[in-house]
Amino acid sequence: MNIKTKKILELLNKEYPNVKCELNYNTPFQLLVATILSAQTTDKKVNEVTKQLFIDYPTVYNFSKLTIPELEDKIRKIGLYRNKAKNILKTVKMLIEEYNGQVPSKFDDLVSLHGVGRKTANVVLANAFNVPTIAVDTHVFRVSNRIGLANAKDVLQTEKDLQKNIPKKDWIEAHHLFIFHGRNLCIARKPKCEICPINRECKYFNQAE
DNA sequence: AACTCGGGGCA
DNA sequence: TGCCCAGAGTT
Repeated sequence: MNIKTKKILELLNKEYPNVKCELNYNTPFQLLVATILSAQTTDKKVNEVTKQLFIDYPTVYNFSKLTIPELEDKIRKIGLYRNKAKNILKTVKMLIEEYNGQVPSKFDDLVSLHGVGRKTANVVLANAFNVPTIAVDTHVFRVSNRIGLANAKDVLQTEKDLQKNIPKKDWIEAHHLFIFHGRNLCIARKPKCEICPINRECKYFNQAE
């Protein structure tokens, strides 16, 4: 790890201490469902929906008793609810029929599930199974490419750049640091560069000067 | 690569 | 009112 990368992670860690996944879950299955639900919405809204949902339907077998319209009704207010309800119940069926009711801990198995792409699979691997990954969502993509830790136009290449530039033991933490930073300061439209703790290290800030 | 899904929070 | 949000599937 070069000195710049180390400095960036240190400063972000100081700015956002004890970062972790903010989705509401108690089991790998609940994390999987919450992460599928989190596409194109906020974790806050997902938590509002899952709070009661995971009390009434805590396990994959409880979910298997839900009909699509019933689940749609319970997650309606987060948006994109038709696709999400359909995908979640398809995935529930697959988990029971092909994975003995367990959430698989291999990337290839996870992405074969309905509604699960690279980002969701990596979030589950990192947070439920403690497997080192960097889940590249819109925040991680924007932040890491602005800083200069990645130099890519697509998610997959950004993932590779970050894996090359950041030591494996820091992957999960780096993911959460970039998420927090992307929501708080390094926002999409008008990033607050003037009060950013890593602006001295940032390619985007220094180019804009 | 472009298009679609989408209700709710916020300015 | 209009813009935006921890993406994924389809064409």
